[in-house]
Amino acid sequence: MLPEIDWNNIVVTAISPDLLLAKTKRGKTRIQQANEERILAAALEIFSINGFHGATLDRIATQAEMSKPNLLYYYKSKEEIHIALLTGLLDIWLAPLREITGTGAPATEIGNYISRKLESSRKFPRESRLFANEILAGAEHIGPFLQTELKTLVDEKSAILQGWIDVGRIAECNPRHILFAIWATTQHYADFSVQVRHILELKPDDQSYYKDAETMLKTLFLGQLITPE
Amino acid sequence: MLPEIDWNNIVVTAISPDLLLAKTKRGKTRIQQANEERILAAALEIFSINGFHGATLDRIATQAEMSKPNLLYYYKSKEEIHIALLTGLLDIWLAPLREITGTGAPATEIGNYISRKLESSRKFPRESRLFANEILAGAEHIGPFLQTELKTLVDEKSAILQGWIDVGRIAECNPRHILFAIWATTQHYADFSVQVRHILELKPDDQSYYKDAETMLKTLFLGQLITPE
DNA sequence: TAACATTTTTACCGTTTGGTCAAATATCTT
DNA sequence: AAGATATTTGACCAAACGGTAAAAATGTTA
Repeated sequence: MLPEIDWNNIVVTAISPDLLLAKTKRGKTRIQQANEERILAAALEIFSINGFHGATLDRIATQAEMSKPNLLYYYKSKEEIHIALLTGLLDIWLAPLREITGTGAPATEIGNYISRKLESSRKFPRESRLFANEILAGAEHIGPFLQTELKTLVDEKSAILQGWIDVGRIAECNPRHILFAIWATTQHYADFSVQVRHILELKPDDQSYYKDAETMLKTLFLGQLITPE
Repeated sequence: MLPEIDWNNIVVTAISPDLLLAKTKRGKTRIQQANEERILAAALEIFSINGFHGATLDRIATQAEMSKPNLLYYYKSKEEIHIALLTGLLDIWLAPLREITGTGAPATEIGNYISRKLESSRKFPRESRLFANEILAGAEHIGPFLQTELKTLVDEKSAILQGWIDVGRIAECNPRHILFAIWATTQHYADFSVQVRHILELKPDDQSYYKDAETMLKTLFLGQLITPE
């Protein structure tokens, strides 16, 4: 998500001739960089719809407007493309969670987290579906990430929620389940968009329902959905 | 879910000889009935983990302890098995929703619906994952169902919720999104169980988290999660 | 432009996959 | 037991699949 430096446009005059080659610092040529991006974009499209097994190298190659052997020149195997995609995805997944600081009021912090997650679903539905597919399939590739990076971050943010529970600002419950509920409701709009659209009678590219979704979810999580008797 | 009558054990003496054959009313022999069940059970196991494309007839056949040609004797194609599974699944999916009547208080009706959906996730996680896989993949096979049967039922139940909104017992919002939120949160525990287990540090067969989930979800939907300032 | 490195393509390979077929076997009815 | 029907199996097939090898084409550097 960070703006990448285009190393090719940087003029270097007084250092090792290696850097004068059409290569980036990591040793990637312009063509390499461009083609890898095209491949990942194409693979995301195909993988997110059909899942790992449903995607074929031929279809990814076609989508990337590239021959299959050429595609395999950049990524040695289908699995390598998949892993590259998933790895690049994790930051998108974690970013909204990282922003929870605990400095604001519970309602504000949680409300904003919902907004960020919902925005993420709206902007990156294919990434969300790819992630969902991977978890559904048993998380073979990102299992280690779940156990380490994600778990650590969840533990950290759960502690913040627990602090609020301890002082009575949030009801007694396992704070991790609050996070589950936020993930579930927000990701639902990306992962189950087909179902959502069918029920709301919307066209494939209509994203208008995200406004209603945000209204409802904030009302729900801020405790104002059902009026007490 | 209803206990089925074993037509083979019913002695019929004075009617058409056809019924004396080892066939059920629908023209199925005992072996047919038993094998079709074995195939569907095996296919559910394989499909729900690997998705439609990830599953192979060989693996399903092995799981069903049956040769592949024998399997294809009962179902003409892989797709036919898949459709048979999905069709059988829809009742499980719809049953909890059908029970919403609107006679009780909003909090009671919604609370009970959450309980039923959560119980369904706990009892039928593979069915839930199969459904999720199908939606993620674009709902090619159950698209018609979403547009007709499900949509009709959702419209019906949304009207009940809208009635409560109209009299101020539920906050102003699109009632369909309330249903989405309930589906998302409850199904999450089946579909994303791998992630849930990793974060809660539970073993593959530990279902203890369902109690915490129910507590949290009911608190959430009954508006008592976050204490107002 | 010559030499070198990178990129792309053509042709191909072994394996896996969904599915067929005819023959063999088991089961049921009379 | 005989005949009919239902079930099971082994051998097989064409297509699709992931992936390879080597040459051809293109780009880059000196």
